Amino acid sequence: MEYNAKQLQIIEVAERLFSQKGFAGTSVRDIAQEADVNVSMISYYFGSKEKLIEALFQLRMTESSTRLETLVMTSELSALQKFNVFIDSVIDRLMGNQCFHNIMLREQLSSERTPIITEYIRGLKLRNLELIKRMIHEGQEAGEFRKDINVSLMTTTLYGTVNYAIASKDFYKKLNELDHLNDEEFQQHLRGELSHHLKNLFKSTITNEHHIQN
Amino acid sequence: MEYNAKQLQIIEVAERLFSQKGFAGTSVRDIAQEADVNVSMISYYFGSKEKLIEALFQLRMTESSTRLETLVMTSELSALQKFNVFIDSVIDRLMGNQCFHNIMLREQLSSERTPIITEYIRGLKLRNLELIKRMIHEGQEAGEFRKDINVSLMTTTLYGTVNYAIASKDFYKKLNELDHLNDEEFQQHLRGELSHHLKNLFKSTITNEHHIQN
DNA sequence: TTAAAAATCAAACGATCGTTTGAAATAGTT
DNA sequence: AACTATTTCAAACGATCGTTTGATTTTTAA
Repeated sequence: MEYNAKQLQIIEVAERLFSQKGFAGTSVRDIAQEADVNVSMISYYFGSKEKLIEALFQLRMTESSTRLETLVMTSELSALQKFNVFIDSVIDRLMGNQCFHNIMLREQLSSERTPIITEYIRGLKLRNLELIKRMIHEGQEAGEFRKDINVSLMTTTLYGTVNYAIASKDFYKKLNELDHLNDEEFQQHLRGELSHHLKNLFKSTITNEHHIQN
Repeated sequence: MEYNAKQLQIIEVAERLFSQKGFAGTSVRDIAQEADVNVSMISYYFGSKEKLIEALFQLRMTESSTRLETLVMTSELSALQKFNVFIDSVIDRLMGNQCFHNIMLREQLSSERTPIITEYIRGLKLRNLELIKRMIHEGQEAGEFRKDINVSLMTTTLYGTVNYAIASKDFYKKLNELDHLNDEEFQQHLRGELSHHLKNLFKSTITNEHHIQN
């Protein structure tokens, strides 16, 4: 399925508003007004408000990252280096698509999701988990990683930390007195902090390396 | 402010429905029907739907845990032991009040919150962060903890992991083939796994201990 | 027992919801 | 140019939203 400019405009406005106000909290008239189209165009193009959010998911989900998969699976990096690349890619993906990932997180909290969206999310999570499992296994085979790693919970920590950091970013910004930074600068700052924090956190836990007391 | 039985009934039903379907996705008629009261009782008792969710926040927020604070600050436990107690208390608090914490997480994702709710959340986060900071500082003074700990992000990882684990628990349950467990058993299982996972994760990162290769 | 206060209810209020309609405007094709 | 197909629009549809009303019942207090 491919969309024309007007359809994409509607989808992008809907993405932002769903993220800010939730699906139920956003009216089709809100979307139509901000997208500068007539209200009836939403039903005309997508069938319904429900189908609109499904179209959004279908669009964002199929923006696949095979690039990352092949990099992670075929390159000459060490297992830990690959894992660190993956951490950065998760940070970039979530922070670069905050609106969509806000919506996705909200949908996970809800018990009222469409089967279609549930399946989209489930498929994405399965693919991510499989990729991580292969990375961990590779590191274990090479003797780099410990044998007793709970991959499920490690993944939960990775996505949970980034998601919660984004959800709490305003709090974090005021707390650390970063008001002097503009949005772009602050986002970059947060990415760097998260990257450093998560790499440190996991390195201590998954590798067999000795700690050197500092 | 104290509430009679009927008011508490309304608040509790509202808490469950807001958690399942979101604030905007829940109608006052939904709440009235499930709480077995007339629709007008909600306005009659609380003034409005908006005031109802504020009453919910006020009620849940004032269920304070000074018990934990005094335990953590005055007991004879080591810094790491205190921190582990705190980890368990976070897991218990979030898993024992999943409905309310779902609502709170959703409110954090939203850009449409009431100033009152925003302030409730901000105050809670500040108090939690201060408690953690004191614990970490105590451990650093005693030489138990490293000096270069990012308390903000550590807290983000703690709450982010537990929140995301709860949001993903259905996925986690199917993935690990735990369908044979009933709800109560599964919750206990998840608590234990989270506890072990988080304690391990942080111990490696915050303490000065040497790792022994296993 | 009686009067005041509180609680409950069905019904209705105006507003807004998602969606449809049918005509008008525009674009595309021959 | 003429015809078809697509897009756009104001208006209206019935449904549901949060809230209010005003009468009625129940509880409380004197």
